Amino acid sequence: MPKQKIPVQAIPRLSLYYRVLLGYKTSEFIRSSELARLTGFSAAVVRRDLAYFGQFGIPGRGYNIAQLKESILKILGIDTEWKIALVGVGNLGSALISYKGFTKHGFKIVCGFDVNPSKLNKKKADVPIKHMRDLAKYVREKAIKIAIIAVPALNCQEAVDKLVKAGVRGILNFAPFRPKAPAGIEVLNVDLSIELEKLAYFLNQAKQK
Amino acid sequence: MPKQKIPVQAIPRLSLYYRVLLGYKTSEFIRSSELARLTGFSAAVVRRDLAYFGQFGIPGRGYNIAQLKESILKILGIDTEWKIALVGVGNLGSALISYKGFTKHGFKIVCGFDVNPSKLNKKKADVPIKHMRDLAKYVREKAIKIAIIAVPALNCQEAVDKLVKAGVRGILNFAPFRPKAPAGIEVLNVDLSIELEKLAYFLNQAKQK
DNA sequence: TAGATTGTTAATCGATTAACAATC
DNA sequence: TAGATTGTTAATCGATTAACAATC
Repeated sequence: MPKQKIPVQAIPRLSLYYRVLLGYKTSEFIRSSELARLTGFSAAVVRRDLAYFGQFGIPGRGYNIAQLKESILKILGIDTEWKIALVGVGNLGSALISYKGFTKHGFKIVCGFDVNPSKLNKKKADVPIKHMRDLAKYVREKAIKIAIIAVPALNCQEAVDKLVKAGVRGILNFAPFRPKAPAGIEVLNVDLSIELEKLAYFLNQAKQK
Repeated sequence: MPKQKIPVQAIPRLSLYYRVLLGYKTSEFIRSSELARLTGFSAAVVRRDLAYFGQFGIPGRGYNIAQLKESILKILGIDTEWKIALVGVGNLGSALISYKGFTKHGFKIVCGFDVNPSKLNKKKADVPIKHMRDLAKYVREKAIKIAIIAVPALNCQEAVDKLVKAGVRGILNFAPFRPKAPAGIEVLNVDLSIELEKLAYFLNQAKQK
């Protein structure tokens, strides 16, 4: 198997194909051109992306919807539920705990961590909130591999260090700070100020024309 | 001026350079290698990015920090305050209203919009909440150009349509849906489930080795 | 001037696109 | 079989990297 290298951009596209497929209950097959139309990518990209992972299609027909759904589910690794630890139960953290969208995609925030005494030992949307000092034990015991960080920039690196030490391998970071992490740990940064600055740049350019 | 094309990836990098520069009060000059070290990019990328916009550096010395800060500020268009309309004042929307980080970067949510009667005509963190039917008038009057969408997927396209009609040109969309928008309107999607699915894929791959 | 670092050019790398042979 | 669409190859496009002449 000469397994070629898969461009990282293909992965979120797979997620979007999957989302489209979820909307199909009835019809048997879907063509790459249809998936392309509904996601905004080109049909060639769709076929290329799927071909990285196997031969899912039937020439002349398209892709069996149920089968493709199942395949993408497995490729993305969302065929089982992922337990998530949330670090930082402030405004954003609280909103994320209550967010229903995660559950639908097989992700479950099982515990929040904070240091603010007013938040501790309560439950938010049925999720327990514990002190940061209990993080290592809890995360290790429950074998949690994914975490979300929603703390201020200053506390971000510390949170990453603790999580990694406790066995977390993937981190979704909302703090406006780029933490360092050892090789083999995936950190995805969602940086709201930077997104807004992209918009500002774009509008600024448009204005100058 | 043969103004070459600027890769979009350069823009968020500029934001990060700017963030690093904010940390410098004292020293006069900073080298590309230093900016590179602190942001994790290569020195060549740093120089390339800056060179797209002008000759900011002095060979043998580096970049004047105060000057470079000022220049990036203008390039990104964050030298003035941007007013932002927020559509959807649920959990996430409320968290965004209270988020201090935006103000620090020159962005200000000036009004929230919702249809839920229990939220209307109140203030959250000093921001008024109005009914969606008042959006067009308000946005047009205040000449708001940027909006944040934090509504369910089903209401996303409608929100985009209304915003664009009212004169909004840049949209940060948190709904798990890719809305269509006319050319010339910039829509940035922050899709939390997709980010988590990227992590799931990554961990799934790592496991298989 | 000697030393250092920028700005830019050419080479490399990687992803997307276009085209079409293979296949149902 | 004829028609349709996949999977894959080659060509194109775009961004990054490496190297170095220009310049303070």
